[in-house]
Amino acid sequence: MDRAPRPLIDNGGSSTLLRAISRPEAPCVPCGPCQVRPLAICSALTSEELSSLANIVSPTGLAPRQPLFDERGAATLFFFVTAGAMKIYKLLPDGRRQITGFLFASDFLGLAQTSTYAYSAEAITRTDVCRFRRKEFEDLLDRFPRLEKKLLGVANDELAAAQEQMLLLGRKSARERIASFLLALNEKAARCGRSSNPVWIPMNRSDIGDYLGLSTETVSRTFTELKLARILALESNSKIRLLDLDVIESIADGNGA
Amino acid sequence: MDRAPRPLIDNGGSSTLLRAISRPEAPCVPCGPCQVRPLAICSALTSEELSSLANIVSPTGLAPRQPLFDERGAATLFFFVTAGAMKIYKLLPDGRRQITGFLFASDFLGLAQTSTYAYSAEAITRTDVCRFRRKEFEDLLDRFPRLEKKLLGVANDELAAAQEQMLLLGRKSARERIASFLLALNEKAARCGRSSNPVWIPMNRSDIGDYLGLSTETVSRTFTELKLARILALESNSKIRLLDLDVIESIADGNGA
DNA sequence: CGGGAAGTTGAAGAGCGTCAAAAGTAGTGG
DNA sequence: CCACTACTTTTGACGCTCTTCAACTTCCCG
Repeated sequence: MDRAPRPLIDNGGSSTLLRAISRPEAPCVPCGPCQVRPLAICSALTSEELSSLANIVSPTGLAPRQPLFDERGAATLFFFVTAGAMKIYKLLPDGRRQITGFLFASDFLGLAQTSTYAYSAEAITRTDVCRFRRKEFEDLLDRFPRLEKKLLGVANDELAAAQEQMLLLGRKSARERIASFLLALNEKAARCGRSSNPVWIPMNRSDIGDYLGLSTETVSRTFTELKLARILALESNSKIRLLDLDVIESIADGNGA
Repeated sequence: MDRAPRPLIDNGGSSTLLRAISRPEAPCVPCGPCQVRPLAICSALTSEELSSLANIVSPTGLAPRQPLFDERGAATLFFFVTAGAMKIYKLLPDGRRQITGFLFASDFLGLAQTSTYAYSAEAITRTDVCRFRRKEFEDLLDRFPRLEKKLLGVANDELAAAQEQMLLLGRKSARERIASFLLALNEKAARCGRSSNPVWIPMNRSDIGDYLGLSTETVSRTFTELKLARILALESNSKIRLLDLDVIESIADGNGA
C-alpha cells in the first residue's frame, strides 16, 4: 500500500538525521546556471551576494511522492523549488487533509517562525530543490537586507493568496472553486514562464479535492460538467485547456450561469 | 437600513480624501503611554527609534461599524489597532462575504504589496488605531531593520494561522469549527493580556458565520448544542465561558464525540 | 497484454443552507 | 419607568449540495 519513497528528512524521533541526496549533476557553483533565479527572491541579490548564497546551498532531488519534511518536525531547513511540483498540507488526527498550497519552480518553503514546521511537504512530480540550513540562511538575511525585504514582500503576497483561498473555501460552490483553481493555476503558470492554456495539472483529483475542500468524486463530476458545457477541454488528465477565459472568470467570481 | 458610519477613508472614486478624526485626548508624544507596545511590533524599537515612529503616527478613533478602508481602495495607509476590535473581509459580487480575520489591540493591518488593499476593514466595537502613511512607514522599515525583521516574523505567524484556517474551512464540521474558533479566540486573548475564559466575543453571529464559512443559523444552533452538552456557557451573548478546555480541544481537533 | 492505481459514474443519505417566524435584546422617546 | 421599534438571535421545517459507498472504466507501466 505505502509505496511512497522514504522522507528526505526523518524527524520522527528526537534525532535530526539528514539523508540528503546530492545530485551528481549539481555544478560546483550551483546558483550560476540557475534558470529560475529571475523569478525567485534570489533576484534581489548582486552576483557577489549570490556567491554567498551558492556557498551554503545544497541542490537536492526528490522522487514523486517523496516527503520533504513533516508537520511538527524540527524546522532546521529552508528550501527553494527549482523544478517540478510539490504540495504542502496539514492533517487532522483522523486523516482528513487540507492541502494549503502547490509549489512550483521559484517558490520557497520551510520558512518557520517556530521551531517546528507548521505543515508537511511532499513532491508531486520529480522535483529539484535548493536546500539551506535555516541558521545559515538567517545569517544571510541579516547581511543582505534586500533579500529580507523581498522575503517580506513574498510573504505578503502569500498572505493575500491565503485570504483569497479562505474566500473560496468558506463561500464558493464546487463549480466556482474548480473555475477559480484552474484560473489561478493558469495565471501563475503564465506569470512564472511555464506553459499556460493548456495548463499543466501535475496533481491528481484527490489532491485537487483536498486543496479545494471537496471530495475527489465532486472534483471529477465538476470537471465532466464543465467539459460538457464546452468551458474546458481535457487534452489529457494532466493538461487542461480553458476554452473561454471570460466565462471561467465569471464563474469563479460567482456570476456564472 | 444603512446605519453604518461613513468610512474613514473614501476611496470610492479617484480622489483620495482623508477624513482623519484626530482624538482630542491623543497626547503630543502618542507612543509614550501606549499600553499595547510590549505586544506590538513596536517592541522591537529603542526609545529613540520609537520617537521617530511617534513623529509620523496619527491616533484615530473609529465608531462601531465604521469602515477603515475598502478592498481595491488605494493602499496609502497602514494601521496598528491599540484598542477595540475590527474585522477584515473579502466580498463576492453577489454579496457573499468571507471574514478573513478579527483584529484586536496590538494587531496591525493594511500592509499591502500591491497598490490597493486586498481586503476591507471595519470596526466592530469602538476602536482606536494608530495611522501611518505607507511611504513614511516604509522609510522607517529601511532605517530600522529590527522592525522589518519583526514584521517578517509576524507575517509568518499570520501565514501559519491562515493555513490553520484553511484546514478549518476545507475539512472541519460546524461543531469542530465553532470549537476551534472559541479556543483560538480564548488563547489569543490570554496571550495578548485580555480576559480569557470567559472570553469576550465582540462580533455577532453573522460575523462568526462569515468567518467560519457557516450561516448564522448554524452558528446559533451549534452554540445551543454545545450549551446543552454543558461544554460551554453563555454568560451573555458576547461573553462565553469554556467549561472543559480538554473536551473543546478534542472536538476542535476532530476527535470529539 | 495484464494488473493496479486513478478517474468516472450512479444511488442514497447526511449536513448544512434557506426561508419563515418567534423570542430575546437594545436603543429611543414619551 | 415603560412602551415602542428595530435588530439580533433562536428555533423549526424543508430542500439542496455535496459526501459517502460502491461499481465500473480508463489509464499507465511493467
